[in-house]
Amino acid sequence: MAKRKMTSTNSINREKLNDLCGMEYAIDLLGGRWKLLILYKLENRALRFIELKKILPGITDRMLTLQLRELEKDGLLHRTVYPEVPPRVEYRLTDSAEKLIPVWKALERWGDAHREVQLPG
Amino acid sequence: MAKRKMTSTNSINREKLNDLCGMEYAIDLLGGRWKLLILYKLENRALRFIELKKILPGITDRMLTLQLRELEKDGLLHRTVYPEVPPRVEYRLTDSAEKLIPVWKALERWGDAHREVQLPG
DNA sequence: TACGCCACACACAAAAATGTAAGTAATGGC
DNA sequence: GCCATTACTTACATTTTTGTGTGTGGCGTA
Repeated sequence: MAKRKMTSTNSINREKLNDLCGMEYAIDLLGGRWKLLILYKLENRALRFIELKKILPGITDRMLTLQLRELEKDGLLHRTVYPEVPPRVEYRLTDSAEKLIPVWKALERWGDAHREVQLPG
Repeated sequence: MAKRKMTSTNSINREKLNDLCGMEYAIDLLGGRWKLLILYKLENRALRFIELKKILPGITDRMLTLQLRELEKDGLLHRTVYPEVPPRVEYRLTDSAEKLIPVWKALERWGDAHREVQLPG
């Protein structure tokens, strides 16, 4: 997710779609295994690295770091470092990320409902 | 996206998150380069394979086939085959997929707004 | 007979996402 | 001095996603 070969068709297609519509741009920022879940966990309060790690089942240090970095870069998280030892770093949603709350709630409701419908298959 | 090694940590994490919440389940069904865009194009009318291909910039036969197959399997698309030559196959949204329309519209609005905010960075 | 049409299928290759294992710095407590 | 704590980093390996190129069937048209 970090380093991309900007000349690949894959990359070019991604960019084309990003330019094309805000939906694909959003998917690009929010896609992947952990990102929406991280935002979701931060919905009510700021959390520090280790707290996120505890409540995200199975995530590794490396993946958590990567995802937090990208979310920060993309303007979805604020990162606050407290100069203590051992270190304390807190993450919280940006205003823009908070505007997404109703969207992921709707997605969650749809997912739950759709799963019911799909159970036979 | 089709064949997965069900014993990998990757796969296991995916399943864990799917069980955990409808949001991750939804992301799993809708994620990837093309799926939401395909649904989006089908919002107003059914389209056949070749029509989709024309309006999805850069997609290949193979990717379109794969994505359509999965969307069908996951209950988001109906596939109708007309026994003609050359073949005609039409795709349209299921009821469940139509319930997603407001969600992707909201996502699109958010994406457009967020992109404005992010322009400097 | 040759060709184009359409909706694919197949074998293969490249790129991207995710995971594994180990190590780091600074400090406080024992 | 030794260990625990926290938020990382780095090199590497695996898995998953995406793309490339070619082929197929059956019918209509040239």
